[in-house]
Amino acid sequence: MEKGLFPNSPHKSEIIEIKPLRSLAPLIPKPVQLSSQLGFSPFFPIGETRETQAPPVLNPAPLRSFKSTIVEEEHGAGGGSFRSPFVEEETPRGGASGGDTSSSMEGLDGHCDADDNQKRAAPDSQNRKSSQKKNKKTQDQQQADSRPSVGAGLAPNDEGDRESVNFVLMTFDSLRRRLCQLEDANQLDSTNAIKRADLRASNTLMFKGIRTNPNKRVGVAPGVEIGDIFFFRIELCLVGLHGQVMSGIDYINIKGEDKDEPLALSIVSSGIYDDDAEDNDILIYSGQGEHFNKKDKHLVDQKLQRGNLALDRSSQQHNEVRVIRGLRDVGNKSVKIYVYDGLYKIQYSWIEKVQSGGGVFKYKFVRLPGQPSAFAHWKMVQKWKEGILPRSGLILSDLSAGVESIHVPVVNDVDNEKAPASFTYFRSLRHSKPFGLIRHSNGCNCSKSCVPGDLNCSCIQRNGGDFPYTANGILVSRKQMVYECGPMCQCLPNCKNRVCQAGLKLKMEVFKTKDRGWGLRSLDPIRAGTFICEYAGEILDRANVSQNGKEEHIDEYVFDTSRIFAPFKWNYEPSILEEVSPKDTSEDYAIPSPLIISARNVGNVARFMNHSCSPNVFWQPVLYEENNHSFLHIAFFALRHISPLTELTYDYGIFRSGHTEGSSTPKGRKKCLCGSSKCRGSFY
DNA sequence: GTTAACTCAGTTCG
DNA sequence: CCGAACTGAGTTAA
Repeated sequence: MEKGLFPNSPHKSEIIEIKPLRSLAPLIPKPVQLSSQLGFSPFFPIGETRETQAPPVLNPAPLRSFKSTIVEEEHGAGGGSFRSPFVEEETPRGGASGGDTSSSMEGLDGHCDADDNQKRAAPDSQNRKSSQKKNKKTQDQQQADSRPSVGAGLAPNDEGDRESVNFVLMTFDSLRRRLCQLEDANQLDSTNAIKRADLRASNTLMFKGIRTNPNKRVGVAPGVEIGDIFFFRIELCLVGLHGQVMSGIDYINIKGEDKDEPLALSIVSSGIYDDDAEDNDILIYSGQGEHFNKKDKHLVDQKLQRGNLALDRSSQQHNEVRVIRGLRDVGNKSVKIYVYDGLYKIQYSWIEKVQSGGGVFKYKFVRLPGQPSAFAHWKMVQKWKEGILPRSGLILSDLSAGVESIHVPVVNDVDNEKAPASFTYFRSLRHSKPFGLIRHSNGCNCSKSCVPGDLNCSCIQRNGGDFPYTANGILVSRKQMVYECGPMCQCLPNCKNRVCQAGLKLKMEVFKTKDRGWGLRSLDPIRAGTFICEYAGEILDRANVSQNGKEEHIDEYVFDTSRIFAPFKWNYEPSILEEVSPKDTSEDYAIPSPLIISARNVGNVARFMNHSCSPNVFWQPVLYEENNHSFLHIAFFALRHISPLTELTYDYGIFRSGHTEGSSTPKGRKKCLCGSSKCRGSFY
């Protein structure tokens, strides 16, 4: 919509009609056939077979665990062409880029040794052991553990693509957030207590086969893009980027002349071993096994085994190794983030003697040229934040002029435009007249801060008993309406149920895009479900709007809840883990009466967010009370993890109007430049 | 069966 | 109120 353009900009006349807007593609593909996959009951008694409902799997899918992927390779016709026709049938990828998978295992993979893999694959004993382990395990997990590896039939995507990766990550995090929500509320009894929601969620997903790139492979993991960020090690496993839950080195065994040799596939550098390097394209990585012998008080020598051996072989073979950089953001050091930095090769290795006697393996990784920068970008942004490096193209240090608690810079690296058209910065909604539902409620009576699980809190009651946010302020699920505590509540302003009222928390900047006017992006990494901002502005009266119908077309800064928005799923499919799923999982918003906001004259950063048919931000209605009225707000949340400097976009939806169908070109329609494969071509 | 592995979340301590 | 240091629960693979 080019919201940031000057109203009189010549670009504004760029109204090009393309195709009918009816061809709305759902945002979330169907990379796995959930409905059919979940057709069987997940709650079978242990030991009972359930082949009756399972498809005739010739090439059994891994049920859980990363080791099972090796089993697949064993069946995979020598590794080179892991492409069972069955799997192909069972896992349509929504007609997306699917394409040819023949290059999935290039080069060295072809030498993969089936026998060796078989030796290491002992799923049954493993499972038995696991299920004996502890009674703390949930029913679901026990079933997963005891489940035989053949014939259960959830085929994962053997070859990932972008949609599958997004789907897997979205499903994972949605389930994880839900488990966190339950944990916060202590709604599970002690035997079912969730200590590690991330592991618990991933267990379920592995069990259901909701993952991509399950085969270990050299080189790229299809669908994972350089610069992608992750917040849990287990996420790397789910998308096939790095198959080790804890270990930093992932490898496979390759059949050699005499014996099998390991070969490194991917590494995670967490920086704790002091693997720093001046050049961002170089990484000095330390081998594993460094530890301090407390008895003798010296560092123990590392051994040339396991990951170290694999890295050693890779330094001779010079094969591609995926590198994931673990780092802590300068702004929020408590959060660890993993950045996929693309492919590297090991140039050489050596042994370094530490002063107290320990020998440490060192490997020099060099980044392959021609890849988009990821880690280097990070370093740059961090330096901007710390003030070490001046921000180029800065034209205004704070767009909000002090209204927000953090500065909102305006930058232009593209052309000479000095600033967006002037407007009044306002943090929230301005009402032209009293608006909203009158309630004679005084809000909740909680003393300090509302506590998840406290069903006496009237605000929690209105949310259906669930606290809408996790302890760190992340939205758990999309829902009809989020009810926040407000000024009328007795709880303190720092109550965890007041996420959308505190203004901006992320370091954002308004920037000039190449071809879409001004846009909005963040310097901070954003995890899925993070509150970004609300849509601030002046509330318009619907009657007024229809009177001045022409006005509405001209006003690019209108947010209208009565538009038609492409439905999409953000919450996980409840049947994935029925026992923890809330009753109402509807993502259809329940908006009492249409809300129309104009940010033309008055607004906040939200007015600069551009449209995309494949957005990374969505909106959610939020209600809270002020001055004895309930006021509806439009809050934006991150749809997925968003890397720094990525433009923030949401789906503008379609203007609801009788005369817009057919061949006539409605006024105000614009050519969409979102660049998504799902692009609808145009928007209002 | 045991243990290593560049985890994660929560608590304590300076 | 931080960051560091520590602890416990947790997983897979070897």
